Amino acid sequence: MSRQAPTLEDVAREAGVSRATVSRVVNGVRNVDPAIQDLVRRAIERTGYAPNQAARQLVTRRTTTVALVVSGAGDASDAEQNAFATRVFADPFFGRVVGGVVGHLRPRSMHPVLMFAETPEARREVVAYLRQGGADGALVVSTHPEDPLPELLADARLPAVLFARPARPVPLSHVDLAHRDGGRLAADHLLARGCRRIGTVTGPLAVPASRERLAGFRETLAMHGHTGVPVAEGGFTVDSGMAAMTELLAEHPDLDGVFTANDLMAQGAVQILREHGRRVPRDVAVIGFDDSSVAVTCRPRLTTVRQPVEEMAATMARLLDDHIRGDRTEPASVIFAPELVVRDSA
Amino acid sequence: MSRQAPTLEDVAREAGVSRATVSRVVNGVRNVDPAIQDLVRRAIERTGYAPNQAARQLVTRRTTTVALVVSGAGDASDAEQNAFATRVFADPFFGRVVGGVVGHLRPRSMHPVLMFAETPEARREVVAYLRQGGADGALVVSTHPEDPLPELLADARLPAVLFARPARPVPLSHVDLAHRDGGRLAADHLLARGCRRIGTVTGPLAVPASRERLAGFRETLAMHGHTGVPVAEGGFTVDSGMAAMTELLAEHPDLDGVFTANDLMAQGAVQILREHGRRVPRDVAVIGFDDSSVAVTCRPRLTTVRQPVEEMAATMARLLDDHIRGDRTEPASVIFAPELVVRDSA
DNA sequence: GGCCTGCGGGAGAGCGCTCTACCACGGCTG
DNA sequence: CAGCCGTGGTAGAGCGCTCTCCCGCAGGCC
Repeated sequence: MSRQAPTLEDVAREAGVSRATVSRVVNGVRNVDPAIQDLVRRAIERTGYAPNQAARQLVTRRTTTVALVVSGAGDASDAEQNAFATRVFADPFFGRVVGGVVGHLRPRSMHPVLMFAETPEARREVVAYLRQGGADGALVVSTHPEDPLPELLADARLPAVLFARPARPVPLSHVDLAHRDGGRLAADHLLARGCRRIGTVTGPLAVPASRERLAGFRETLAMHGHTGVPVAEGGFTVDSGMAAMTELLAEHPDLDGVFTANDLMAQGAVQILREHGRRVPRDVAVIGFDDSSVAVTCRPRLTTVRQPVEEMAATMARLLDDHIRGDRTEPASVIFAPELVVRDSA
Repeated sequence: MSRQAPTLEDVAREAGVSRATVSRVVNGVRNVDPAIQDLVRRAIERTGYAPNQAARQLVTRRTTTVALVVSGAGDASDAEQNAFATRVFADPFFGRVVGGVVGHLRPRSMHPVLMFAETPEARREVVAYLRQGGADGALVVSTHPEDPLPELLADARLPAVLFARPARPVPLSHVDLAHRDGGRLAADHLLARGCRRIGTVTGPLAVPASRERLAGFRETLAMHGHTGVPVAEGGFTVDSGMAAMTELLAEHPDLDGVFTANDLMAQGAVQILREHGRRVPRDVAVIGFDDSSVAVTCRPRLTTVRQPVEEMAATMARLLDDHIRGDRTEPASVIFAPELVVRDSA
């Protein structure tokens, strides 16, 4: 920066008032004579004044940012860490999270700082960053159920909110979906369509959400006399969906309905089914989960169980806000309802 | 925060030295007696000291963050702005940008704060944020050639680096790809494969990159006697790729090779070709652009022109670093070479 | 022995803001 | 008319750090 930036002091001198008065009109606090307000505003205009965030933060002990951290449980090298970021955002799910978070933050002039915590080192850094006051709190999206970050955050008594209930209980607020209901919705739809030989591709079974979706799905099928449902475990990626579908098809070639635990795997499953000469949905009905962007761009467009990710993310941001401001001291848990979206694949 | 966080002062008292000495060992500056260093480090350990970023920023006039802004040229409402974020990240391209940027920033303990500038209001906010010292500079990825943000940034003399050359020249550094060479690569490959009736789906022709890819493509075909190449304009999305391919196919049903200006559109094109009974690559060869994650997950896997997005993004971050530190004062322009990646679609 | 040099450490002045006193003043009440 | 507010402004003390001076001291040189 060449010319020194103007300070409150400069504006005050220019307007012929005190520093405190300028501060008041900038922050819109207490009564200030409208005429003087105008005077000050004009002086700000003339000087091109921009309040110094660091100085403000120093005294208010509040930043204008929250950390948005995507964390795993790994022990990856730096190179892998780098790939982690790329991989994470290859799933449209995270884009929706970002959208929802920004939707809440922007109107409040707050901003997310993006952090990835796939290594122990990176996790320490996240905690350090928050402790140093780099951000007021953390929004955490774990990609792994054994992620140690939530506990670290809780131990350090840092404001944090999680996306999805952690595998081990942690005294932090979180938002989540009624996954079990989602599984039920999928089963109901497949049954209503007349499917009789139904299988499922689950997410990683270490993830609570995967288990719940499966449980709800099985439960409903069982109520209609379907037991021993074929199951293959996937990893929430297109590739893993293909592998799981291949496996399923090998053992149960007569399948006429499949529920996959997310849309990416549904996409993979459809591809495999096609390669094996099955028409979707005519021969085999496929139902996904999430209602992500791929659900509408792939062919056939996916029938899927919608997860209102944007709203969930926005709620996460709101909860964090509450914690930061001290409006909420006890951990809260907000559960959203899934919704069936019928398109072409089932 | 319940207990007051320990300050430099506290550590100094605990270690029996002065504030300055503690500051020196924390920042690893100047010579400090190893014995005293140890003393101080132990005191830090005991007190659980974490340096206050705001205070440091106030005096050093440097933050540990840069803004990573995705900007458009629109005049969208807030709701649309929200969707903008979601939409942007639906393209795997941005995930790669984030990955590359973080790859450079993380080892330097810096972090990107994510900003979206799709409205005039949002653009003003980005500029204000930087002027207030919220971040040291900006990495800008425009989704639109007429994006006014770069000029705003340049006018305010804020450090900024762009991804891709702007439509109108702006005195800012940028990274870019030799798009024309990319177009040539695609044409060469299609010709070598024996394609004779070749068409192309371009990106938005207002975007310089789209025009250059087209130019390189046409140029090479012309050199081999192919003129009057069928062209349909797309918008870099799957849907637009479908629409463009439909159009192309209607007028030129005998096409045996297609170059699409990104992988998303290639995916759409393949879908349409299939629906019209064409086998890919047997009947029609399709070649994409970017080498994004969809290139390997869709079927057939895409032959594509690789854009080293991660490296480009990392370089962008490095350039910004240079500008911020004052190591570089003149705008630089770093151009990367595209590379052909042959898979199954052509 | 006097002087210079270099090293290691301390003192203290800010950085630019917020916010809690505190004060001046005019109009009302008793 | 003394006293009491409410209103609208000022003064100034920090917030926690960095960094420039400055000083004491040991060692080398003449």
